[in-house]
Amino acid sequence: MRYLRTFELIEAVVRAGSIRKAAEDTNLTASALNRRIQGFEQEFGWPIFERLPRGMRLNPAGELLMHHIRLQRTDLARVQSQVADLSGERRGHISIACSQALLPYFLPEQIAIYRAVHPGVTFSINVRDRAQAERDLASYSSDLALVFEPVHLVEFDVLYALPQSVHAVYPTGSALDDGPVLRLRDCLNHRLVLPTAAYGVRDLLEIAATSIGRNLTPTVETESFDLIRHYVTREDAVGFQIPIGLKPPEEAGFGHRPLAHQDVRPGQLLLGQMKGRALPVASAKFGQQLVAALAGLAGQQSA
Amino acid sequence: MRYLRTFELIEAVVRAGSIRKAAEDTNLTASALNRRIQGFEQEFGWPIFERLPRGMRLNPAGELLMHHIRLQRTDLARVQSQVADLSGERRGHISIACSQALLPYFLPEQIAIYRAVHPGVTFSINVRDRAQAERDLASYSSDLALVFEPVHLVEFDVLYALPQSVHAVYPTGSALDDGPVLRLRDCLNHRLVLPTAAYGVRDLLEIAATSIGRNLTPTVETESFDLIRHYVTREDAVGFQIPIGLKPPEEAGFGHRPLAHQDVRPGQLLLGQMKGRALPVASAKFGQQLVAALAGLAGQQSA
DNA sequence: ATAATCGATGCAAAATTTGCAACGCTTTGT
DNA sequence: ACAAAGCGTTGCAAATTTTGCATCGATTAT
Repeated sequence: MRYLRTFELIEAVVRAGSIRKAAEDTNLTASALNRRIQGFEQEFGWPIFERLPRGMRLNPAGELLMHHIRLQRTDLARVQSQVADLSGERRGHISIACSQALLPYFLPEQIAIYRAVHPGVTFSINVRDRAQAERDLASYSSDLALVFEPVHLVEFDVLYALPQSVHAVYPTGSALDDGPVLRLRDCLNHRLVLPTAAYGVRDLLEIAATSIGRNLTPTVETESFDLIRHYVTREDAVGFQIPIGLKPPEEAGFGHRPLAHQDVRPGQLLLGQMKGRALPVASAKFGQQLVAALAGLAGQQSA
Repeated sequence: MRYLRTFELIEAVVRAGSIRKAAEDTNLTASALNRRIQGFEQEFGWPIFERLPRGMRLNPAGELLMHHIRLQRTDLARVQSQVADLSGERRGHISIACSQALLPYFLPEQIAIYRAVHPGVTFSINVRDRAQAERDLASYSSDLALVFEPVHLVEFDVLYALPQSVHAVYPTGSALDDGPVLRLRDCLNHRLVLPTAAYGVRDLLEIAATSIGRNLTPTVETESFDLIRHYVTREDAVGFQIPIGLKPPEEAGFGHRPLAHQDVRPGQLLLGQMKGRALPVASAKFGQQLVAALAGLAGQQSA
């Protein structure tokens, strides 16, 4: 888009941090780029960059403008996607920010289902912790977010909320598999493999532990839910996950069951989008599919 | 804004209906304008105009694009207004779509109050019936709408709702001034001066009349609330208004009082904006002021 | 039939954008 | 203390893009 060139150049300067570096990235001369920035600032009415000895940084006005630029870009993409839709060609690109738990089973299946009907659509799957996922939405770099226990929820439009109990994960045949329900205090007598504080599961566990006067002292702390799953079978430890990322115990190769709700309150897996934003056709339809799929899971859980 | 030129030209063609007429309006040659349109369509990926023998008309893709253009324009204005705000200069322009009843007292007072603090801000007051006011919001040609009993309420974000009883308006000393409450059936025995069907007051009266098995047969039907007020004193007729557009009877030069609520249900005067839209700073602040003022009126009514 | 109006196009003139070289300034490294 | 390197900025000529003019082909109105 030729008329968006100035915006592209501004973004390049923001990314590069200086006109000269941005000039290389954009195959322009520093002087030409400089004059476009100056020209824009004059038209806009205010400077949008601070001139520092080491380069350029956005000033507050520039930050506001960047929001506008991002909105304008994604809204144009939305229009083009809608136009493509009414021309009969369902094309487009869907970007999702999601928690790790969705990666092994849920999202691959959903994407396959969608692409079977609309092969022209491509996907970006960005693995983000819950705070990052919300930032992704706000900066328009993801269309949808599927996260467990989001933090802020400002500028977050909830499309669907699925309750998820925290499950303990342990080796097959562990003593934790016995008894009518699994209590948190029993888990705490084992070696603990926990996700870091950025994750909702850890949050729920910390709250639960504090309320029974215990501390969480993990043997292994990791950002990888995959590592948690695999480690527990090596050293007879106990890890924690949400069930959407787990096969049934009989297929999984290790045991898992929900923690008693009176000990650890179930969290919510939320599907959401940027508040007030009109999504491109493809993303909106995929969002609807996800809502239906999550509602299906909710039905299974209660049954 | 230089980079918005293409959009301006597209809008000019839409308005003029042909490239040649639009070329005159924009001080360009038909050929230059033609090529800019063609160039844009090529970049955009699809034609946005239908070429008719008599000129150009937007096709569906073009309609979608026009929405984007309008959004983009008003969002840029919002950013500039916010930037002006953080530079200390409170400037800007506020456009309001409103019912006639707000014109005589309420809006002039509110505007005067606002401009006493922010003299740099200018206003557009567009008198619209309730359907038109909502269209104004949707097309971004008004920032705020203040309307009695809006029709659709899709894409309408309610900022405040003030209940307003329908008042009957009659000459001083009329028999309607007697009795503890004013019943609709008493009014219907007089000559009626009614607003047209486009207005909420008429709507409420029609519903009320039907439910007591009567018909409304107006002597005078008009779009002007001003005419209603003045006519009733000439021919001992009865008109209907909402109180926000009326002075107290002792100052007004004619009588008025609310109709009994069991006869005519009170309507709502709604202050609203386009759903999901971020308003320019000036409009947002004025909106807040209106909310406070309306809340003050609500306090008086209940007192 | 004829005139009028529409959008489209080839080509040269006008306007804008770009690249090159150089300047003044601050920070960094020796 | 000094040189080197990095930064944004500016004058001027070359390159690119945009515009105006004349004209074509097609359709509608008189």
